[in-house]
Amino acid sequence: MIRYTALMIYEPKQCPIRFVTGVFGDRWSLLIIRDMMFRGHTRFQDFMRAGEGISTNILSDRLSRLEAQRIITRRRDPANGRRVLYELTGKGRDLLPVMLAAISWAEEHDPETSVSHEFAERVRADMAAVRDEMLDAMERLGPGQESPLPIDMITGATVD
Amino acid sequence: MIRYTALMIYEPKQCPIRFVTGVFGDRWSLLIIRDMMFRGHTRFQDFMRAGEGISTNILSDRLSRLEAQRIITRRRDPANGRRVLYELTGKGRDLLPVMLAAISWAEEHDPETSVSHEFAERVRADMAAVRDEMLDAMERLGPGQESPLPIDMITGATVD
DNA sequence: ACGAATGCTTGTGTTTTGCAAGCAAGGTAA
DNA sequence: TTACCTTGCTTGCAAAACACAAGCATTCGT
Repeated sequence: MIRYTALMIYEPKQCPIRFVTGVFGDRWSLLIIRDMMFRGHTRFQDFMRAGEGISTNILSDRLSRLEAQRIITRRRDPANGRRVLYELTGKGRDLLPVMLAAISWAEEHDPETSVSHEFAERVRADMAAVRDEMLDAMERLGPGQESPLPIDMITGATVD
Repeated sequence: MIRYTALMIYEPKQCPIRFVTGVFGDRWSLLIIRDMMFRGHTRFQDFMRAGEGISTNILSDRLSRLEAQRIITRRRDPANGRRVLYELTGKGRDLLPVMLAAISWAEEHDPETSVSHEFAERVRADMAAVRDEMLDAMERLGPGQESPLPIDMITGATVD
């Protein structure tokens, strides 16, 4: 029996669900991906200020893990050498359908959800269209930009 | 600022992604749901024998949390009073699209995945059809039955 | 009545995480 | 140049979560 350990990065011939729990089977990784995908976050301080209280050592560790898994990339900001830019890779952007399915589920079952019913219905009616629209917009805008969709209606984002 | 704590069950007016991390923002919850959804597991010992080494106290805790969140139900087996049957609720079954999206992503990005390319392509071409087919089959068969689809091709299940 | 099966709890030690402090390097301004 | 600020990250320590082994209550088969 292969022992399953925390945030295990890789196992051969593995179950897909075990694979995804290796990526975001913790409290923080999915929230970081959300911040990059929907809020356009690219910097360490962006994640720190996202309002959920992650500590610096854990954030640093999660960013390293996500980079090792090639879900995000890390590079110096050419315009400001003390800054580091974190950006989603294609593998990271490919998580969008998972996010959309999760958003739809939350809208159905969280009575206090911040997701608009209209958006959730659109996801359920034609997820592929919503996905393509968001991916196109991401590519046009480049990193560091908020999603063009009404993000507060999706994530209830209130960065404080 | 609302502090985000482990497996927090509920927050008002919350982000959908934070909502789902409250459900399976840990190592085990999603694997338990997988076992119920695809492998037909209904009993404590099923999960123990699933081959990933969860310990009894943690399994007990996770089953309690999932029950509190109304994702699973818990009842005595009428045919054998020392057994307890755990079953997915509608809310739990509604996680199937999230699972299918995750399976598709894993098939794309895990070189050692156990997911068949054909199944993943079908999910990507028409997820709603695959979802409906699986939900129909679950309803016909009732709990305690493996998914009618070739589960080993999906999950790489090898219960030892 | 007896022993085994089943779900679950209770210790005990290890691992992970939260929190505060501090650090190195790049920028800014005098 | 010098002092200071910003930024990403590390370190030390306390708290929480977890793994593991053992034990317990209930139920069933015999």
